[in-house]
Amino acid sequence: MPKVTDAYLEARKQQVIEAAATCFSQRGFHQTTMQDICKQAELSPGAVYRYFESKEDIIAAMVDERRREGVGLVEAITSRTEDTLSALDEIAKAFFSRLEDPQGCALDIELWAEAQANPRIRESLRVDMADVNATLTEFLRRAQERGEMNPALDAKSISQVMESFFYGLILQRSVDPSIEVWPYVSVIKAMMGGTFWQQRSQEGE
Amino acid sequence: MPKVTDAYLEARKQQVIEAAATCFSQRGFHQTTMQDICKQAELSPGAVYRYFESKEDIIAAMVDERRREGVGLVEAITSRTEDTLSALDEIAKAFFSRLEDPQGCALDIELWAEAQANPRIRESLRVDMADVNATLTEFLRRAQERGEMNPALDAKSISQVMESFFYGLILQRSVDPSIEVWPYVSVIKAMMGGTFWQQRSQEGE
DNA sequence: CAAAAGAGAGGGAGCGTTCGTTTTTAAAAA
DNA sequence: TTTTTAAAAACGAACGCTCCCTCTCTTTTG
Repeated sequence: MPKVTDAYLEARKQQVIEAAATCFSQRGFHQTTMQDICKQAELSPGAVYRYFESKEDIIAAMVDERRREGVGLVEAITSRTEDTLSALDEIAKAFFSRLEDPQGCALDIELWAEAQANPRIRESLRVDMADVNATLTEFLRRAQERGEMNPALDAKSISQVMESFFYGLILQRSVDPSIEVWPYVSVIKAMMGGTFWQQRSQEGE
Repeated sequence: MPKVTDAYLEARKQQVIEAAATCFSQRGFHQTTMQDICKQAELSPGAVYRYFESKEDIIAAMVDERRREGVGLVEAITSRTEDTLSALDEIAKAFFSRLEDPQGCALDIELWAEAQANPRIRESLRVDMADVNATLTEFLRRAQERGEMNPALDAKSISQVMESFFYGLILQRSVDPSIEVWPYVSVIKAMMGGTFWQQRSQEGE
C-alpha cells in the first residue's frame, strides 16, 4: 500500500542516469566508481541498486537514452522539409549545435571506445548509426532522382562522408577545443555545393 | 659484468608494448589487467615491472610509439611530391591504408577516449594532431598561392575537414566493419575535385 | 661468481555489490 | 483530522573479490 508514484520512481532513475553521465564524461566509464555515481546522485548504494542491477546496466541505460534523443533528429527534418538545400542546412545546424554540449561530446567518444569491447553497447550504437544513415541516404537518393544532385555518387557513401564531417569535428575538438566551427562549416558547404549540385562551381563560400 | 645488450633490453620493452597493444585493442585500457599483459608478453609481473614503472607508463609508451609512427607520414609525402593532386592522392592512400589494421584503429579510438580524462595522453595526442594539421595546412596554403585551389577557403579548416574524412571512417567502420572504403573515397574525391580546383566541375568521379 | 634478469606468491587497497537496519511513505483505522 | 501500520524506499557498513604492484627467491648471464 505504501508505494510512491511511477513518476517518482522514474525521476529517481533519471537522477541516477544524469549523475552517471556527469561522472562518465569526466572520468570515463571504467574509472568512475559506484561511489562516484552515488555521491553525484546524492543517493546511497542501496538506493541506486534498487533501480539498476549493475554498473553495466547504468551504462546501457544511459546509452539508450542518448540514442533516443539523437535518432529522430534527421528523420524529423527530412520528413518535414521538402527543399533539399534548406533541409541539409537544417541538418547541419542541428548536428553542429550538439558541439555546444561538451559533456555530450565526451560521452559520445567514451561510447565509441566502449562499443569496441562491449557487444551490448556496440549493438545499440550500430542500430543508431544505421538508422541515421538510412534516413539520410534515402533523402539524398530522392534528391538525386529529382536531378538536384550528382547521381553518379553512391548516396549511402555521401551520407557516411557527411556523418564524418560531424564525427571528425567532435574528435578534433575534444583534443583541441579552440578549433572554430564556422570556418570548418564553410569548407563543408563549399565541398557540398560545388560537387553535388550541377551549377557553377564557384559560389563564394 | 652480467649485463645483457641494450638491444636485448629494448627488445623486451617492445615485447611488453606489443603485448599491451594487443590486449588494449581487445579489451580497452582499463579492462585489461597487468596479468593479461604479462600472459600475452609471456613475462612475469616482476619482469614487466623492470621495464615499466606502472600500467599508466605502459599506456603512455604505447601512445608515444604510435605517435612516432604516424607523424612523419604527411611530412614525407608533402616534402617529396611537388604535384598537388598526386600528393593529395598519396596522402589519401597512406591514410586509408591504415584502415587495413583493425587493431590500430581500435587503439586509436581507445586513445581518443583515454585522452579525455588523462592529461598526459591528451597532450601527446594534441601535439601529434597539431603537427599533422600544420604540415597539411602549409601544403594547402602553397597550393592556394599557386592558384591551384580556391583561396577563399581557410587552409587550416580544409586540413581539418580532410582529417575528418579519415577519423570519421575509422569510427564508422569500428561499429560496422562492412562499410566499403572505395565508394567513400570516390565521394571524397568528387568533393575535393569539384570545389578546390577551378576547372570543370564534372569529372565523372 | 657476482650482478642482472625473471619468476610468482602475496600484500594492501579499492572495487562492485549485498544485506540488515532505519526512515519514509500512503493507505487504513480511530 | 489524527493516529496507526506495514510495506516500500533508502541507508551505509562491510563482504568478497580482483587488481596493481612489491619483494624475496631463483635462474641466467658475461
